[in-house]
Amino acid sequence: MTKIKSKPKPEYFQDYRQKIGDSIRVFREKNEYSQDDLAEIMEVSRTTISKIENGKFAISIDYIVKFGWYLDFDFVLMKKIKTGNSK
Amino acid sequence: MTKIKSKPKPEYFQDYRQKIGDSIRVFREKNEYSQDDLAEIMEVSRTTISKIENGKFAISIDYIVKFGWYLDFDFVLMKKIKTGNSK
DNA sequence: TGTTTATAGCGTTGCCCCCGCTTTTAGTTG
DNA sequence: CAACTAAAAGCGGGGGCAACGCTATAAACA
Repeated sequence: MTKIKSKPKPEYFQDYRQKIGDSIRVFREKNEYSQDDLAEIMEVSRTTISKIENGKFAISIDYIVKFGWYLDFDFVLMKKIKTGNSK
Repeated sequence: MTKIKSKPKPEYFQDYRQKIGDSIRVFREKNEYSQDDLAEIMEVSRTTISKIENGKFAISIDYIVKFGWYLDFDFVLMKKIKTGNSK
């Protein structure tokens, strides 16, 4: 009964990068910051913010934490919800 | 009335690295994998898993997602809950 | 003892830096 | 509707340094 896990495809990682980027963009806009504003406040590069919001590379946890600090969000690891079939 | 944000201290990042590491360790043990088992399944270095669980460096989002894929958890960003004081 | 985990040292890879340029979006004017 | 303008955002490249792999050793625990 052991579940065999296949290997995640590159798109899977890309989708997640994009999902994180989209979330950060939403939090940024809620705070009414331009990328430029936020870059100055956080003391990071504006182009980096742009690239992160567009999922151009795999951001490190320290960066996510830093965004969370200035944009007021947190993160959690949570058990995946089972999708649909119960058999 | 604009809230001034100070800058996060190094310990703040360290705490989060440790928090992620602890969570990953819990999920790994729930699945009854040794670090060695998991390393083989995920095709990553066992020493890296050890370092991550002990918060030794800033893991990238791709790694978190990869752990989530094999250990069945999701990575979610959420608005911070206000802590106590309402003044 | 065997099994699991921690950690040091060193090499490679890629995140994130800065710089500069282009493109998009939005507001204004005629 | 254009046409201009400025702010915001996208994007490529070169470079520094930290993430991560590998090997080896040692500690911790049954």
